Amino acid sequence: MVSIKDVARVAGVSDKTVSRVVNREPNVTPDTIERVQLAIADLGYIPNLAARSIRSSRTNIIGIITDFISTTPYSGDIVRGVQDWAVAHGRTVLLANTGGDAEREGDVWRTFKAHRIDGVLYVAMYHRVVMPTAGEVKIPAVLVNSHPEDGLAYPSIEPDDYGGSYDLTRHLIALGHRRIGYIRLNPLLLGANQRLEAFLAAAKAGGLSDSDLIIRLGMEGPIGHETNYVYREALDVLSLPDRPTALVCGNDEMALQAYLAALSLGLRIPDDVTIVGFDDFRTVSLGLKPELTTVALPYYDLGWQGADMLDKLVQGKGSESERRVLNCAVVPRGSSADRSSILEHSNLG
Amino acid sequence: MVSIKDVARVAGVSDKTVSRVVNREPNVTPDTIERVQLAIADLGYIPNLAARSIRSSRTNIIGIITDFISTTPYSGDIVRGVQDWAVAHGRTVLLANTGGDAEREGDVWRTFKAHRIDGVLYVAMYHRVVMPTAGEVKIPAVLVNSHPEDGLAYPSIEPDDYGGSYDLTRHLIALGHRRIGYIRLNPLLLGANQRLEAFLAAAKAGGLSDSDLIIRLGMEGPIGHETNYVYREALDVLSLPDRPTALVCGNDEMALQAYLAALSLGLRIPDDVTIVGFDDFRTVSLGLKPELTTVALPYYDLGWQGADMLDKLVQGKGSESERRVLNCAVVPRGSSADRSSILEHSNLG
DNA sequence: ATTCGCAATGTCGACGTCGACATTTAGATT
DNA sequence: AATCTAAATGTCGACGTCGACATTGCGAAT
Repeated sequence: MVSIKDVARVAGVSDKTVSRVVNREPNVTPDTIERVQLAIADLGYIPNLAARSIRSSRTNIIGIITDFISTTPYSGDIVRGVQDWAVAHGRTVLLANTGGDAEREGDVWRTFKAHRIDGVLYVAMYHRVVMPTAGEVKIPAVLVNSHPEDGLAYPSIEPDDYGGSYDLTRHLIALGHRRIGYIRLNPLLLGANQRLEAFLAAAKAGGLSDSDLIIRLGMEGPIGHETNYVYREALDVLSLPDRPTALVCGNDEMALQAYLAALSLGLRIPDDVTIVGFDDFRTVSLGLKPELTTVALPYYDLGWQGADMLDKLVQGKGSESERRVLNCAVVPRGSSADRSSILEHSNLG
Repeated sequence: MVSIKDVARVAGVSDKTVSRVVNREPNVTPDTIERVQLAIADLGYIPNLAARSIRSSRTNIIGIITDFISTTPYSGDIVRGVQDWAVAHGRTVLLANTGGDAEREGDVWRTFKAHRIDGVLYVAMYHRVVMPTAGEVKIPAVLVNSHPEDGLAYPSIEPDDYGGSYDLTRHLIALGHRRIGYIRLNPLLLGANQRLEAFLAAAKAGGLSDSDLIIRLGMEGPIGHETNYVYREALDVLSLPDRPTALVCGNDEMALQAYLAALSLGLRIPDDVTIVGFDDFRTVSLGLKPELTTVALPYYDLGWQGADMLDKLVQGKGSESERRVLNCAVVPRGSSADRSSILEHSNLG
């Protein structure tokens, strides 16, 4: 492997001068720069970052620790956000996945420490409360899409499920809906309660009473092994004599089931019933016809801004207690079109 | 940062002896081992891998280069397969994403080289022909879920789209279907042609003639910006006077649209029409009711075995021209239940 | 008791880079 | 011409680890 000394020999200068050129330090003759760069190109020299990091004790590597990579597909956007930030700031990303196993997580922290990475983004694939098990290992870390368990001093960045759900409910009320069904997420998910509470609050603020709301549990049981009642509950709610004109689903996958239930009952969306979701999981939200009104989770920005927070922390400019919350925007689509535009959609099916 | 010398001082031995204990070299007294390990635990010493790699010129890091992380969500399983392999073999994973940009890809290769990683897994998120733009940089690499452009000497591992599609078609024929619709993937995808050709071959082998097959184009245009005809085509095919009893979709997302179309027409699945997909994209395949018969892509194994191929290559035991192809298994579910079990499903909706 | 053999442990230097400091060079100033 | 100044370049060593080699110690064999 060609080193700085090989370049120095070819260019006829000292290794230090090559180092100066590589690091763009001042006080090098243009002529020398040229000669060195020629030698670099000739030999295909690429600096050894490991050697550099030994001296500088900074690696410019940040690590991502995820729990379950593939359960909620679009949360991969968090990783993409981190990567784009890293590229923009000259960092590299180490990736590790715990599969939810605490022992393996301990190993991951230790491995990351062994690589002397600058910091860790601890990324939860669904919004929840977490307790990193870093053991004795101390690395600056930011929790992404999650919230530290009480007493843990980690900065965090998470989506505003409450706000998104509140706005979504207001959207429905503004469209004139006065009787609304709600199918709840697994209560174990942090978002579940926030979304439900915001729904109730917005309904109340909009003048609806409890008897106007039909609330069902769509899923329960341990994450990854839950029992799914969504299809059955959707069928049931939509078969009520005074069925709601709108059905809010805990997430987009539930909305998919609600669509299937509605269609099997011969109901048309949005003519007979409006259905909305949460997450903007695009395979579903754009795959459904009409397309699904939902709330977009800012996954990409969680990643990007999380990386930014981490960077500040590494440089000592951050705070251990910063809690950043990102807005979740309602994305209105065909499934909640109001009466004036219903005609366009009703001839689709 | 605590180094091997600190440990040596505390344990009252030389740094080399500590090194021996850390690396489990023979010829150290149990007593000494104990003392050293105590000191290690006391100080929280963790070896510096960068320093180690400077001496050994092996980093035990492998890099993953992906194109589009989030377009096809479950392909994240490839990454998971690689990670699990890495954990099992004491390697760490560097991750980079090109977004399909050749210039950025060049940077990625250079950065990886700067980290002196042992090898690269070049992962395509949808099965296709690729041409890595590594420039001058030489790192052992394996192409995953993709195929090298003519003349490029990279080993590769990819799914057997042809075989999967062939088996799927035979499955339908075995169930008695004699008139079958087919909605094609975007022809730009490598899998598109393989799947269609296998479908045609299996149909022919099963005694069906061209007039028994109704083939439509579901999507076209540049990847990521395609025009989608699936819903319209599905409606059309299912409205034909002699409509097919089975509809094969290029992938599961298309099958979703076909479901919606069938249901809007008042058709029942699988009673009136059988629908099948491809990919086993579980959010869709398990989210649909009845669940979708489809073909599972071996994403996880592509990752794991790809990493294994790379490892052999790094150790000089691999071949530049190895082409591994992994089986794609049919996953029979409710959407293609045969007549004897139709009753169970027909009372679902 | 002396020698031998091997286990146990230590010393030293190199890996590639760059900071601290030293030296050389060329032009400016007197 | 002698001196000064600052730019340009070089020397050296340290970062943390481990391979090559050297040394020490101790029981076995003679």
